[in-house]
Amino acid sequence: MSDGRGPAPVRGRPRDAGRDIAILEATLLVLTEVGYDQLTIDAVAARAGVGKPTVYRRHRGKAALVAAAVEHRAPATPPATPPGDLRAALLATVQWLADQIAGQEIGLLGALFTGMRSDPGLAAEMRRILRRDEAAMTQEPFRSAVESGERLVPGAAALFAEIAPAVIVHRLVFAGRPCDRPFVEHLVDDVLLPLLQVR
Amino acid sequence: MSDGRGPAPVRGRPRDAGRDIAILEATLLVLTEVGYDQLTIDAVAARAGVGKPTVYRRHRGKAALVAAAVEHRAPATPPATPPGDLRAALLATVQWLADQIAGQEIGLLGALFTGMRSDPGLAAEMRRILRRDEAAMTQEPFRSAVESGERLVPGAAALFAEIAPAVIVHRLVFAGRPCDRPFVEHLVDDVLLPLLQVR
DNA sequence: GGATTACATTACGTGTCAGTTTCGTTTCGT
DNA sequence: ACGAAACGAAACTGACACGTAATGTAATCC
Repeated sequence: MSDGRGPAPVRGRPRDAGRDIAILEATLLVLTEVGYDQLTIDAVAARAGVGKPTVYRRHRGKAALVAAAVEHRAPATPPATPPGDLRAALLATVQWLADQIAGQEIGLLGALFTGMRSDPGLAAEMRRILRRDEAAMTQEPFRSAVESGERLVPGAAALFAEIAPAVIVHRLVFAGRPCDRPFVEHLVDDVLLPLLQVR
Repeated sequence: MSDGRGPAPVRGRPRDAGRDIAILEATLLVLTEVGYDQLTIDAVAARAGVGKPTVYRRHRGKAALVAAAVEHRAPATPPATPPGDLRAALLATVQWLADQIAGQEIGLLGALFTGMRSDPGLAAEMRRILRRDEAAMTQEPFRSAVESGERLVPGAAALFAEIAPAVIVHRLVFAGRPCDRPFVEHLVDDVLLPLLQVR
């Protein structure tokens, strides 16, 4: 029951797959809005337009529900970058990444922070998902860059994935300041380009 | 009452200053152990060896208590670094910084993540304290480095303070992996030194 | 000594939320 | 048509923690 389907019930009214999705998406919404601890099953059910037993029929509890919702989350795909201009590609990717993190990932990070203490399994699951998403988000501009003959240090994609999200999250949470245009340019020009380009 | 003393009561039994401190330190302990939401006044009182009313006599509630505790926290001082060897100084400072963050600051960051939603004032307060502490933690090795004629880019200290804690936190929370020796060397050799040294 | 306040202990009222159950209704397979 | 299961609404139980109050004792000033 931890992810949905129980043993196939052949008789009786079948489950509504639409409600499956509505529950998971409502969970993601509430999770990013109020965080893991403040998330209540009632709020999720209300947001999904669904009764509370309908939620419990599909998920064992809060931790399993959140894990399923995060699992269900499709990573957004970064914008295509014009080949041949590494700086422009980095600027676009970093700005988009910052918007994604500010809009969604911060809430998931908060859930990771707090949920991990009470449920190590949930923490491991969320780390897996977040790594998957961040990998998808960060390895895009380098495929085209390498193809167009850009001279990059070995492991440039890994270095980018290690630094860019870290500095973005740090600025958002720590300083509480937005990742506006000047910050993005600073990050690209003063940190990323000097590190990634072969000199 | 939000930070302790009420209007000076001249008559009657005076408050025990030792209990003031015990409460604040117990709050920090519990906070870093279980996070903001899981922190209960009962747990703090028990840990401080104090009755619950004694806590409420000094602090209006959970948010004020946590704010006072974080305010009370003294930033640890980084180890003195031998002059003349920038790499050794960075290695020592980064390792120490990572230990500090893993041991204490992670818990405060979690509190910041979750408490910020319910109490923006608390969030601002904690940002101020954490910035103060990180500044104290990160600007140490550069005083001696500049004195010993090391050639650093302008704003090297600010860049270090922006990147090192960010990458450390990212590794701890995201990857859930420790900041061991190989990681510290990687951070210093592949990121910090190339960025900070004038080439 | 007497008034006054701090203190620990204990108990209490309140509110919230998790998770379950009941009930009447609806939707499917057979 | 009939049985089985999903559904919404609502009520319910049990934890749990916040914040307050009552009681008796200890410390301090006047």
